[in-house]
Amino acid sequence: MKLMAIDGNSIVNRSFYGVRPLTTREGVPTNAVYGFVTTLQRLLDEEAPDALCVTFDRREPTFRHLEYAGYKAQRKGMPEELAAQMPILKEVLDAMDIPRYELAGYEADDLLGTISRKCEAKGWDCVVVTGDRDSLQLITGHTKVKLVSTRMGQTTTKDMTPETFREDYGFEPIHIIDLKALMGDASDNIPGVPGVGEKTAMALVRLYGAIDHLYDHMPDVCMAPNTPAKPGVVKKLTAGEDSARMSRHLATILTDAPLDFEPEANLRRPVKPELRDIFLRLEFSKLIEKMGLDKAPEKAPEEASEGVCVSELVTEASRSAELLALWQGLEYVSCLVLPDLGGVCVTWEQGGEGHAAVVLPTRLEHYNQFLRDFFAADIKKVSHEVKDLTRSLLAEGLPAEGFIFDTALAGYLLDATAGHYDLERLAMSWFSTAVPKAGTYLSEGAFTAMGEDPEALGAWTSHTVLLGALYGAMLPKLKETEVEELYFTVELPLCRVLAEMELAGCRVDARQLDAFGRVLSDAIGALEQQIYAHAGKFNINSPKQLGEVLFERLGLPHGKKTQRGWSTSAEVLDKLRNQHPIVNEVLEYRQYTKLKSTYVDGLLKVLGPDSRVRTSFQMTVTATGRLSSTEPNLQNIPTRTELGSELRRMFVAEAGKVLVDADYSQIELRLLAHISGDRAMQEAFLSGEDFHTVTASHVFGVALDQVTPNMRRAAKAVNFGIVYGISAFSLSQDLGVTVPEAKEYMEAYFARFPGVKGYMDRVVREAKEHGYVETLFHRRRALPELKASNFATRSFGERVALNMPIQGTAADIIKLAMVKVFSRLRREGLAARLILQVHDELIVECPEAEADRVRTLLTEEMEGVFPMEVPLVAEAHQGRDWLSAK
DNA sequence: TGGTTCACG
DNA sequence: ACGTACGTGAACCAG
Repeated sequence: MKLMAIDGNSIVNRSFYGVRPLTTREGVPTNAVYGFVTTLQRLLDEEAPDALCVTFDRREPTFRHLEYAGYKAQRKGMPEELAAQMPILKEVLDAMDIPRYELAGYEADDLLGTISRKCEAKGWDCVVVTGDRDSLQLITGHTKVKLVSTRMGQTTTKDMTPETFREDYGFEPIHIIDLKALMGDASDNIPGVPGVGEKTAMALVRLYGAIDHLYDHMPDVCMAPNTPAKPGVVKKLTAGEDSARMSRHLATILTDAPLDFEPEANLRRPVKPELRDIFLRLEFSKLIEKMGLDKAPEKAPEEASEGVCVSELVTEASRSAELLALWQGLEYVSCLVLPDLGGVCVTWEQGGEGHAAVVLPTRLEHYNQFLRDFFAADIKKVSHEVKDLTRSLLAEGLPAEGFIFDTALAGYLLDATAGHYDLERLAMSWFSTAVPKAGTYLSEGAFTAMGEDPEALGAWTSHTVLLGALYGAMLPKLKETEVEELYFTVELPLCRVLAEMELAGCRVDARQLDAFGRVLSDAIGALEQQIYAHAGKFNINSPKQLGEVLFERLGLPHGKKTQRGWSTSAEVLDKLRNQHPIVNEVLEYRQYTKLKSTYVDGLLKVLGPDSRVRTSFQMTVTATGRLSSTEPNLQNIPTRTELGSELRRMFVAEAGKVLVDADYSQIELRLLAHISGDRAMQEAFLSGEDFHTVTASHVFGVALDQVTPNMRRAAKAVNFGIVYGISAFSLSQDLGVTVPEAKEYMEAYFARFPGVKGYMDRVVREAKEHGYVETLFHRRRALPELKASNFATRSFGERVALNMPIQGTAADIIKLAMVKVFSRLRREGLAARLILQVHDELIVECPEAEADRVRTLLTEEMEGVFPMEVPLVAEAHQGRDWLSAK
């Protein structure tokens, strides 16, 4: 029989520091509990023990320490976020029916020691799980120690048996206490022998074992042969004998704590049903799934569709007409549409009763007419992912009007860092309810001419009902957080704008692209041969193999960075350009293969039959409010190098049309000047001179015409650094100067622009106070990182606090501009169509004859979005292709 | 699946 | 002393 005894404090601590901060919607920290449970699952998989228990420390000092007068009861108090999780963890363990042991005056260690000996006495094997190496002294033929470490969310374990221990340490496990007696342990307040460190202590223990034995041989103690014999070791040992003996006592784990313990009482038992409720409360939906807790057939599906009293399948034209008329009179209905308009589920409330209707193309003769009427403006609809639905409708030439709410979009505005906004997750986070999986009704064949799957019907209607509930809960929250206006005047109208942009797509000159691809292929082939000539055949695309070739076979000085081998990034290789011809060849090879595989091949792969590419804009991805673009990503088409920018020549207007490209000039820095209220910076913009040059003249205290290119470069780097949340170190890296120099630049900058400094201090302070930052339009980003005790995490939070209001406000502004441009193009009856957005840039395709008007219209709308202390400036150009329109 | 690298604002 | 810019997506490799 095998029992696993877990050091609760050790594992929960490691989880707390090793797992990224997690909280529930209400801000209750949960990362340590989450880490503990996942670690536990892994341990159970690995060891499959017959019995299981967890030990905890009581927080008062223990007997072992009280005997030692020098002990200062200064064990660091737990951080508040961890302390708050301890009772939750204990609740979870109780729900899992796992015994836990704690005893006043004894450490978790002592309990583990006692438990392991009691197991052995009964002939059981014992696995002690801890992150604490002290426990290695407990290793015997029947007790092994599993050392756990959690780094960056990854948990690794190492089994320590008598054999592996001897390999690592070169002596018997029990002598860990003698090692500690000599070298001490600062983290445990064990003094050891002053002047004896790890090396000396290891050597002595290997030779003598127990310190009693060592002191028996005084003063003729000698060191191991290959250990540098330090003079005075004997003297130090003699002087520190009392301390050594006392330290040994402190390091010895008790094995006879008065603990009422029988191994049999810890046999594994099934979890209690409460566990699911606790996990729901903690929002551990993934764990519920993983542990199979969602299979509890009890309530989930019924409960979620409880509100539905009347559910019907619409088959008669007369009934559909009746319903349409009814819905027109309602405040709103909820609707969820199957992909490719393959069916519509509508739910509504009437007379305090819930109703649901399902309309399927297989069951209703004039289905298309139904769609036409249902998606007209006079039926107010709450739906989910309105942009995608709008695109499907418009693609079929159907109306797409009357959308008054999008639950996914609202979920995003209320918590932009959640990442996913599918209905299962929204139900979980808003109502702590598990709803059936969407997969059941999205699966092929759930609704066919042969019949409908009742389970799928139930899931579908329950999700649609959920939309109404979410609307009711989210709307007040939008008001409360002041994002209501942004939501209804920007985000929701933007759905239509983006849907039309996605449908329009952008024409690509396939023949030219193909030709460019062949040029690249030839160059790549030639470079490949040259590289192989230097180093033999290998996979140049594999950073691992490339690293081996460059830094081992060719012996080039490896840069610094590593993780799994040496870094071969362009930054590192650039410094080696002159060392070996292969370096340049690799850099060129990288550039060409990137262009070929990501852009040429990538674009050809998604080219439509009409020679247009259609990206999809994601509205709920970024933490700052920006859009993102996928399949293909048209927001990262090359521009910075000459060769790369050739690709922009391939994006063309169709015959008789041109592209108009309008971009904001320095929008983020203008926003910084506006938001910070710094007069000097505002005047720098108002002067009409080049902004980075003006900044440089201020920072370096020279006249405008005395600013050298290097000074301008430095000023520009600081300007960008400010926007990103600067640090002297990164600035020095960027500029290739020393850290103190970078610091000087920053100080000079802040002295000249005190308003900026004030803004930076203020925004971080307020972020810490409120737990979030926001844009001028009140778009919010929560920042739990600011409460982290980990320095790096907290610093990251501070940089984000500085950057988000600026990047986010810029995002708000261009989104609003898009809505305005879209409606004005339509109002003025122009054939011009918005086709792309690249963060601070809008691209319109229009008949040549409209180009002049469109240019004016774009700059007017973009600049006029909202008045600031510093004017917003947008510049528009036109051309046959994207490159010449820039 | 996560790590690297590199394209963009 | 800590480990560094902010925000993305795609291709590729390795485990």
